[in-house]
Amino acid sequence: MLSKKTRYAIKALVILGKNFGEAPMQIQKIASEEHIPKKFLEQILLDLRNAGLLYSKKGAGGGYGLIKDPAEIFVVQILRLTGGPVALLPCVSLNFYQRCEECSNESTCGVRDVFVEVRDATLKILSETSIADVIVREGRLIANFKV
Amino acid sequence: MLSKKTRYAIKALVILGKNFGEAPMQIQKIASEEHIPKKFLEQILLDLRNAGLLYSKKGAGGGYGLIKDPAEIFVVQILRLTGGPVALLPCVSLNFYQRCEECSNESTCGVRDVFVEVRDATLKILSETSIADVIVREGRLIANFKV
DNA sequence: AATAAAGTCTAGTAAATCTATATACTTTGT
DNA sequence: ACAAAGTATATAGATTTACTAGACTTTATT
Repeated sequence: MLSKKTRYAIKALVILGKNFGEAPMQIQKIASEEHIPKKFLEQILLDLRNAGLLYSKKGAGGGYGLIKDPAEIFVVQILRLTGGPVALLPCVSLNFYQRCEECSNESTCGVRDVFVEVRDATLKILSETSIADVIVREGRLIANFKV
Repeated sequence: MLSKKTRYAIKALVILGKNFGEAPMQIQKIASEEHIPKKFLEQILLDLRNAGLLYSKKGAGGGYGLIKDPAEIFVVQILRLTGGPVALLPCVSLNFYQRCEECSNESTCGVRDVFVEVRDATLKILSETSIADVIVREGRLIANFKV
């Protein structure tokens, strides 16, 4: 499961993606629109800013905005930034690799082999899906929902 | 990430799969072969037994064995039995569904839509891969490793 | 210059979950 | 009778998660 941190980060970026090109958006506004605890969101947005995804502006009329085009921010990046694991086993993770202590020979482990396959399938989707794509999907869903 | 419980359960079933048809195998032996804490493994095997995957035999010469053929036990079952989530979001889980509290309209959520796709890709692999397949994979890896 | 509206930064904490261990009990084979 | 094995329940310790608090800094407006 993704952590709430990761979930909130994705949702915040989607909101900011919709706002791309406009004036910066306040934490408070994002928090109340997406029902995210404000103080928690502050930390998350700060992380995303420090990672170079967002700019921020202090003072009255300030807020956050995307630096990059929403079409160039991929969901997998957000998982990684917020510590969310893509792989289901530590020994299979590309960015957060750790040995499975109990495993005697990683290179011949059949279990590992299965989860490499799972990781690749997941990775394919998450690294091809951008924030812009998420917004497009949402648009389609709303259209279908209304029908 | 899978919990250690799930990891240990899969590994134990693989060992028992290799032993299928033979005399039951003792917890102690599985624990030491796979480097799993014995007491922890006891609980796990008990769960798997209560779920109908294993039989057990008490007393001297006792131990655990598979009830079903290893070709009929699928990895996805083990995840579910041991509480391991397949889905990355609670709102997307087939067996452990929960609303995302912050979400105002699940049916038009673009994020959810992406993770439905991820879930299906993962599920496809894990529900097509049996314990027997894991053993076959291991055999192949060992063969390649030796070359 | 004063004030208020924003973001920044560090620390702390309550609750949950995970991992493991302890202990006492039951069954079975020799 | 005794030892080998599983059964069952409880609980402890560690870690992580999800927040919360509070003091600080920057900027726009008046």
